[in-house]
Amino acid sequence: MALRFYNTLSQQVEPFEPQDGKTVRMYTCGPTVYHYVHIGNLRTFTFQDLLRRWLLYRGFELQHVMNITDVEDKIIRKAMEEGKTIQQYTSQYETAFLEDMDRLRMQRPERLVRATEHIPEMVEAIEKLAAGGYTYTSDGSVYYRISKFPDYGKLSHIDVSGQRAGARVDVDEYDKADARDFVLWKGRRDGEPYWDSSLGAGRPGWHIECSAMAMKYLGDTLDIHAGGIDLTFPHHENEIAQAEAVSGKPFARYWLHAEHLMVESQKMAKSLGNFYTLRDLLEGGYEPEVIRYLLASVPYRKKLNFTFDGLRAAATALERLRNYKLRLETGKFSGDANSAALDATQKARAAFDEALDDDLNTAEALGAIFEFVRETNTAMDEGKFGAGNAKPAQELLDHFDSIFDVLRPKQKEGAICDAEVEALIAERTQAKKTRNFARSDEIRGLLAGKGIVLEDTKDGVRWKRK
RNA sequence: GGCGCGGUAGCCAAGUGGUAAGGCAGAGGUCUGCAAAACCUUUAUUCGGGGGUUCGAUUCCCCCCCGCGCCUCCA
Repeated sequence: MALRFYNTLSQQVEPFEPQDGKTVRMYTCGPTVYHYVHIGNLRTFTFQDLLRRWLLYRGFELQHVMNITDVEDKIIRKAMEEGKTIQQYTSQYETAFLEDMDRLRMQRPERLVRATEHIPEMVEAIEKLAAGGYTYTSDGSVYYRISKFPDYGKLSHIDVSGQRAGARVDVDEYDKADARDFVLWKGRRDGEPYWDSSLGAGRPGWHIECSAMAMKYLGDTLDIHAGGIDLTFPHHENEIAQAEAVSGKPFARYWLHAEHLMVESQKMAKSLGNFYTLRDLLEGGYEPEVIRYLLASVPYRKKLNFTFDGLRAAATALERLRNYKLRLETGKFSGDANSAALDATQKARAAFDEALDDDLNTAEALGAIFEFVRETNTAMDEGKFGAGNAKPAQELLDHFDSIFDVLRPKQKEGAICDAEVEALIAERTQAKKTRNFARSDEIRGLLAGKGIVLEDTKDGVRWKRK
């Protein structure tokens, strides 16, 4: 079956095809840069990265835009507390975010766009909404009048008619005519950053940035809009209300939402002391690739229960795959391709692709890979894996890694170089020939101290960095 | 209360109207100077509970129990 995704809009799995059949226009909600992103954020971004890669593998061209929210209540408050401008305050976290992306091997979207660099676009969108009668002004702020947009609620499947005006406390501290309404433009307040505009001095509301930037770079109708599940309402619902009121066209064809990550079965929260950033985990000695593997291994629509046991299990599982890769690269295989091993490889490849086509079922895709690894390992043990089997196997592994991107660990700084390792291995081999096991073990220990693991195999010594 | 997601072996987790992938952990074994790596066997007569439909349900329907999320700015 062809590529398909679960669409929040229809609440069904639907075949996917970009509107022009060729280029996927995708917008994903990026971070609000008021702190380091946490592993829950990274789970969502990992999903977006897998999505990117799979779309590219499937032959589509990709125009992927990710926003960076760099003006927002919390940012303003924090920046003011620290006596910084919001740019000074956010730039450190934006840089940190990009570093985190790199460490987790996330590809950069075609465009990363900052909210503060698109104020005119947002003002223009709000003006259009105003012209259409979708807005009202109260106390210097501009609001979206939800009652003007009959489709409101179609994404989150929430019936807003039951929510009465004024039923809830106005946490925004701005006056609204209806509790359901949301702010498009916040009037200037003392001490806060603001922009002068035809709407008056002020700053944009959160939701308008995504609608305005998405439409600017991707057109009125996106193919895919993705983000965390908690953004479904109200953020994405509001984006739809804004964009569709402006353009009169559907805003996005497919809405994909990643489920949350839990920590030890609990919601991650600073108050629970289970709030982790990537930095926290790296300081704990966990490899970024292991973290990526763990985040990628649970299908995106399922809650991911993050535990340190799980992280250790991921490390072991990943090591198994890397051992296999090493065996494939260093093993001496001879003879023609064994047909059973070839079948196993082809079968795994088909199963892997089919699993990812099926709404990015990464768990099933991994299952196919591990099965392939076991079957071909057995074949190697039994001498039923010929030289002709190595290439297809290698290609499958490369294919896997072009999506998961976890097999090649980053070389550590100051590590012993290959030549030195090889020289010591040669000496050890000599020592073994003369049955000088004391020296042989000494060299093994020496290398182990430098993070090098030796394995004696029938084809010679195999070594790896750990 | 409304909307949504989920409850599958010790843990993580896939899955289908026809009788349970895969990973981790555990136990035993093969191999081995040692150490690894790898492989084999073993670990769910059963898929939260109870009804129903069916020749047959973990998979469809109904009810119940439990966990979690959203319901105004949290990925």
